[in-house]
Amino acid sequence: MGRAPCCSKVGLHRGPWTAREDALLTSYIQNHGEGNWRSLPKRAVLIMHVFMHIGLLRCGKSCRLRWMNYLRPDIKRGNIGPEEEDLIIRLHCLLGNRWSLIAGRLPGRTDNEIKNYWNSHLSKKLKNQGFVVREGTPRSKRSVPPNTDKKRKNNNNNNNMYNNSKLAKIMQSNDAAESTKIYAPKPTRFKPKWIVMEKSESMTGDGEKGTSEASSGTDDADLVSWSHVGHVREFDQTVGFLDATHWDLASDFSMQDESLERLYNEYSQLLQFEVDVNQLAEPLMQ
DNA sequence: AACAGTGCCAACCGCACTTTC
DNA sequence: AGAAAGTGCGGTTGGCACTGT
Repeated sequence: MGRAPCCSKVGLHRGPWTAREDALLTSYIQNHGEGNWRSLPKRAVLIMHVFMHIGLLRCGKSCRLRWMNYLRPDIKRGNIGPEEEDLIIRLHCLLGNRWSLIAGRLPGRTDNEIKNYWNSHLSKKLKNQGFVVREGTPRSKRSVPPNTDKKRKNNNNNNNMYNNSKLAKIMQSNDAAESTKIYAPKPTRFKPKWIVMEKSESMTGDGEKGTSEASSGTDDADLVSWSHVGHVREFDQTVGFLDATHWDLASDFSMQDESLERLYNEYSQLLQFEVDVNQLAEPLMQ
């Protein structure tokens, strides 16, 4: 299939995200949950335009990335500690550059963060300590496209970046890795609690804040439990954007999905589905 | 103070995989 | 079954901040 055109090709925004865009994306995801990244900007621009006269002119990919790497409320801020560092090294030895898998074993850390930390700190640190860290081949230097199923299917076998016996000692507990097939567990997929929360519960304003207690329900076993309200307040403090006025506006988004859906449909009809997002957003983006 | 070099990290790119129809 | 659409991932880049000269 052909690749979907990205931001630059359809006049969408690129580059650093503004606090306004963050707020839009956060509000939208709080009401709709993750997923449908492609349709998100289009829906968000319509809905937000009605309420706040601003729009989210980002491609779905960009939205997903921003959410996953920055806005997600379970993301742990701050420096990577020694224990985490040690874990990253061990996991990297096992898994290679499979950052998402590594991130899956480090709660609150993103693959991008770990990747950056590895490239900027750990690889140098290990080199300085005498470890031989085999670099991945830069894409531009590959004579053959990195094709094919082998690229990922053989990752477990080929991505062990260490050929140093010293490190092998450290990894002695994982010695079996060579002979034993490693079944890397899939990283726990984040699922915001508000998806399963009742409206009254989610917007009382007294919800528990930032805790990560696991739900006891079978279906919710993998949910990361934290307060939607608490998150918005944290977000408020973080970006300094949602003042009292915006807070009220944000509360508007607590309406049920059906209402939003109806509003979206009505607004789409008004626009006769000929939505020029640039035109919509033009007065809003200065 | 001004400039250059370096490091860090958010964001983008393009490919592969998965899901949907 | 296969094409299209959607999603996830790893590699890479660009810009900002910091440091040194």
